[in-house]
Amino acid sequence: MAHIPAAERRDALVQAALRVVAEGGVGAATTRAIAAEAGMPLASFHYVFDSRDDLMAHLVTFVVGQEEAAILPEPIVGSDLQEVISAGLWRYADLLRADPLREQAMLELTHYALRSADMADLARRQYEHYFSLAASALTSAATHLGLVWDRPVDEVARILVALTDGMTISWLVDRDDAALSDIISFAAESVARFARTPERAHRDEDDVTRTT
Amino acid sequence: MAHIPAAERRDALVQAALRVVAEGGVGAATTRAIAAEAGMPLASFHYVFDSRDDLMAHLVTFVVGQEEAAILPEPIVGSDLQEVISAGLWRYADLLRADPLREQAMLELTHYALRSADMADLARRQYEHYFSLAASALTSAATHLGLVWDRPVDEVARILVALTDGMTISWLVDRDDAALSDIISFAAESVARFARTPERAHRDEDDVTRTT
DNA sequence: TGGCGACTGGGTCATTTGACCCACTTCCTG
DNA sequence: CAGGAAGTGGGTCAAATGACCCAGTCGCCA
Repeated sequence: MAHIPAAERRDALVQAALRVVAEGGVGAATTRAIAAEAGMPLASFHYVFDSRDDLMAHLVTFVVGQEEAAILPEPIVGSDLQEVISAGLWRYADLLRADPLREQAMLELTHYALRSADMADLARRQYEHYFSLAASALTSAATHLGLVWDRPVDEVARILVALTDGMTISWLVDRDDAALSDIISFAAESVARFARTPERAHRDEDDVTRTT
Repeated sequence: MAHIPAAERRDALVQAALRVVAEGGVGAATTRAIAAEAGMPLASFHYVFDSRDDLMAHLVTFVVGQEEAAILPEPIVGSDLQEVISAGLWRYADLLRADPLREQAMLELTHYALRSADMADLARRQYEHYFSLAASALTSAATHLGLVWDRPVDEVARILVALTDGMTISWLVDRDDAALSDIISFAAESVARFARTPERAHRDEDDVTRTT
């Protein structure tokens, strides 16, 4: 392990930390375990990071970027908004099923960040990031299909993120693929109801309760 | 601290543990911290519990019961299903806002349980509990209003739980009450759509796409 | 190409932590 | 009311952990 630039070690350590957290949870992410996972001596850790918390803060920042990279390149498929949303959620679901521990680690890191005053802001930014990601996806989907959103797109985005978190936890707990499918169907159908064609916008606003 | 029956100490320690987890997260729940919170010597801890994990397992079981006690006595209010669901979710939301750290602790405990092979089953049971809780609430609400569920009530219950988890995380991160309100409205409206009056069941199934 | 600063890695150190021991006290039962 | 079981609490121990040191090595730039 001869003379690797500090910047590279930073990255290597952060990625090793993510693997360790995924494998054994935040509690298992000791400085030694992380350094060992990265295959470098403990001293390199403290040469590059001030402390364990310093590394954890960088880790949270890192995973946000990862999430973005994995979700964003989302080609719009399907001619129906419900289909488009469903496809997007399935893309995430596949990611979740391919590497459950990684997504679990993500959630745990959010909780971890919320605990310390410094990092709480980091968690907030993490979710603002998710919201804006969802918002831009929803906007482009609607635009693509010539639709407009009934409610502010930020509001819809937030709901979509909440649905995603909920289905993630649910699936992590019991790994029930059928239930996952149900939730995705529900989410796609329910969220799609918030979009209309501009011409007849707000016409049949609430047709279920219409009694005339 | 003179001669208290072991059973009482068990309860006291479990409750102290919950306070410690709520305050500082699972990582802060050391045997010493818990014993100190309960105001008893460390030895009492090991007299009553085999190990820290033993206590944690009991803690998870305990919080499930707590959740049930807090949510179940839910009088049905409102003449509209959407209203009833909304009221139920607001009851939970008020609980969340009254003691955010407690709900955060709950989520963290779920993640913690999922990490160990023994406790993973405990987490599963915890969620099955939530599901059946939601299912019975949904069933009695529908019965009360003379409605029937379009989809299996277990499926709807699961979706409701996922929505609850999602909105919990979302609110814990940014404490945005307006957003919480939005999500509850969405959830109530969307979930209520799954119920119909038995007579005209399935009639206006998908009126949004109806073009005639 | 020589030197200096960046980087390495084997160790150390004080704390914290889970586990547990054992002599002592208290309460209940027979 | 005597005796033993149940309960108490001060103390100990080994292991793990975060932090860090420093002598030595490496590579880049003047």
